Formats: sequence, C-alpha cells, structure tokens
Amino acid sequence: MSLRCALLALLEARPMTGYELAKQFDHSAGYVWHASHSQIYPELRRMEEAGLIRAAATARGRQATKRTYSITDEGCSELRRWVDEIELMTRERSAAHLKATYLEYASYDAARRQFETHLADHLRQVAQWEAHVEQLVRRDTRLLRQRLAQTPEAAHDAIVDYKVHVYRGLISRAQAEVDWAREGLELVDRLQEGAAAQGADRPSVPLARPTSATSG
Amino acid sequence: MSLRCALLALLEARPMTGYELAKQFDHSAGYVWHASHSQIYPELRRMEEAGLIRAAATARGRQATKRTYSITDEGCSELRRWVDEIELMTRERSAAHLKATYLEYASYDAARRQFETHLADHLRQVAQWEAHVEQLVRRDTRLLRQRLAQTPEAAHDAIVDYKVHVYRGLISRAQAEVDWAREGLELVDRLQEGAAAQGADRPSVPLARPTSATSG
DNA sequence: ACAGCCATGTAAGTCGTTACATGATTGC
DNA sequence: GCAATCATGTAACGACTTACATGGCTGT
Repeated sequence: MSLRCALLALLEARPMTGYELAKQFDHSAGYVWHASHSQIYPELRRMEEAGLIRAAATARGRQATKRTYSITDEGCSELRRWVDEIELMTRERSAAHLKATYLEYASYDAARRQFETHLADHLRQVAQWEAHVEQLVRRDTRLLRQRLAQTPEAAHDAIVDYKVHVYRGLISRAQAEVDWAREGLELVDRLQEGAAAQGADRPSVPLARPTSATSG
Repeated sequence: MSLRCALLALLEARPMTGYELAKQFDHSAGYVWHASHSQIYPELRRMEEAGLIRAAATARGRQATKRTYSITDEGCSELRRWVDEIELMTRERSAAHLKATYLEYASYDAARRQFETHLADHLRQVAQWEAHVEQLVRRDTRLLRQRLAQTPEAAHDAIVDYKVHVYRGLISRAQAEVDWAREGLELVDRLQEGAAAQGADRPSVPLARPTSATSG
C-alpha cells in the first residue's frame, strides 16, 4: 500500500511517466520510501487497472510507447483514505544492530569497520536530508512548486511544514545513529585496551565449542 | 542472511527447538530482528541441509517429533564470517514518515491520531528496551548467563557491552521518534490554530483537482 | 474434560531485489 | 557515430505475512 500511495501522492502534483516517477524515488520521495523501476512499472499497471490512475499513451518510434499517468478522482479518494488511516508500526528489523549485538565474535578491526561504515552512511544521509529541508523551506523544488501552484494559499503552510517536519525527524534519527556509531568506535577502543594484556586480535570467544555430541 | 545468522547466534548459546527460537524472537533477539515461526521452521530445515546446524529428533506421541537444533563447527564459521563482513545500509523505507509527508490531505484529527499512535508505540519500545538493558547490565537473562558460562571471563565485558550498546542505541533512536511525534502534535495544533479563521477541519487541499482531461 | 502451552508445519500471497533485455531521443 | 539519458518492461529469486492445520503434554 505504501508504494501505491507514494505514487498516487507524486501524481497528485502532476502527471508523470514511470521513468519520471522512478527518478523521484532517487530523491525527494525516495528519501523516505525507496523503490526501483522494476517495482514501479508493474505497480502502475495494477493501479491503472484498479482505476486509480489513467495513462495517456504516446508513440515513440515504431514499437515503443510512452505512458504518462495522471491521478483519477478514485485515486484521490484512495489517497485521502490512506492518510486518514493510522499507520501501524512495523516490527524492528535492523541488520546493523543485529550484527552489532554479536560483535564479540568479530575482530576489533572488523567491529571498527562496521561502526565506521555506519557513521559514514548516516552522515551522508544527514547531509542529504538537510539539503532537502533547505530546499523545502525555500519552497524551490519543482514538485513542491507545482503542488503549491494548484492549492489555495491557506494550505501552503501545512503542505510545507509537514514535509519539513518529516525530514527534520529523519535527520535527528540519523543523528542518533551517528552518535551511536561514534560511541561504538570508542567502545571498541576501550575493549581492545582492556584486553591489551592478552594481546588478542578479538575477544576470546571460542569459534567452535564442545557441542553435546559431535556425532554424524 | 540476517535471520539465518540470528538463529545461529542464538544456537551458539545453547541447543534449542524451533519453538524456543521463535519465543526468543518475541523478546531479546526479536527486539532487534523480528521473525515469526512460519519463517523460522523452514529456515532451520535449510540450515540443517546446509550443515550449519544439526537436529536431534526425539519422538512425541506416535506421529510428532521434536527437533532440538545445535550449531555445528560449520555454523560457527558462518557466524564468524558474517560478523566480520560489513553490513550495507538498507534504503530508507518508513511508512510512518511517508504518510506524515502527506498529512496535508488528512483531517487535523487524523494527523493527531497518527502522531499519538507513533508516540505511544515508541514509548512502549523505549520501556521494553530499557528493561532489557537493565537485565543485561545485571547479567541476568538466561541466554546471556549460558553464553557467559561457556566463555573465558576475559571476553565477558565485550559480550555484555556490545549488547548494551546496541539497545542503548535503539533507545536513543526511539527517543528521537518520541520527540518527533510530540513536535508533530504541536505542529498540528499550530496549523489548526493558524487556519482557525477558516474553520476548516483540514488544510484546504482539494480532493480531486481538474485533471487535464476527465475523459474516459 | 478443558485450557493453556509446547511443538511443527504448509499454502497463498505480497513485497522487494538483482539481473536481464530492449529500444528511442538528444546533443556533441 | 557515440554516449548519455529517456523509457519500459520481464524473470527468477528471496524475504516476509497471514491464515490454516495438526497434534502432544501438563495441570486443574
């Protein structure tokens, strides 16, 4: 449902081709919900079949056709229905945190690399989102301008403020990840220093322990 | 790979049945990586086939058999390989944030309910994780005691500290979500007050706009 | 006898990824 | 002519969800 409604929301701003939609998922929309073109094209077909969007097909060359989708009234209703419905929380599933739980099996270097990567990734995200927030407050992304242009001025603050609030939220969450990674690096240093007497390259957790019976 | 390695890590502490593993995913392990029994049972079979774990089958009644799995040397190697490998960041995909981006289409009440649910969900998570951290620092979860019992004392700090660090990290991230939800509620209030002159129940974003051509 | 937990599975369907595959248009 | 970008798809696979389905054991 999320991909479907993300597409509806984008098309509410202006009609677009699948290709243009896919590109939006490489920035703006994709900063909060990622999707690849191989997922988008079939979904658009299903949405068209469901009457949520309508395609205007134009010929390109002799075989190819370009399909420009626009939202229908039914699509708008669906969008409204979706935003009014409360979104249930998904269960936690963080590969990075899962792995970090078991870093005692890793070498200190591997543990450090893990946190360094995490740090770099989230710093990059913070920068990206911060740039986007700046664009939003200046109201100068193409899509936002189009959306504002077709909306009474009384609604402009709401449109902008909700988006700014979302990206600021993502920034503080990512900032929490940045801090976590930095503290992780300090932790690895501390653990390695603490174990310096032994001079081991990793905490001495045995690889294969005596299992009850090594039969079979 | 994450589910597989989460299972391996659990079995490294002690042999368990699929049922016991599934229960671990309702607490501890499940606090960072959730999985249901219908996912766990087939995965265990595949892991057994791959030689990562070994099952000890015991009869229950005339038809049923109980399978207690333990990790093999190969499984331990796989676990080591996994922790030493860096975990790539997954692309952002947050349904709550996506929806919040488009709350201008929702009524103020719906927007408020959205943030209230988000707030409640994450407060619950914070409480859960904080309780778990306390257990970890006191070193009194069954699994942790078993893991420590079979490990040289020099490694105990690493085992505990990495886990504590993970859950503290999840707590600050969840705390960021809590703050975000609270600020969201304030934002809705502010927007509604700002629009009070009009007395509308939601920002005046038209449901169905004039599409280029309402043909078909 | 019944409830509640222990224990194990399957089936259908959704969602998402990676890789494969093709062709058109624009600008240099 | 070539590269970049525009444009649209399919196929195979893997991950996950929800629902269905069964049976055993323990204590009251």
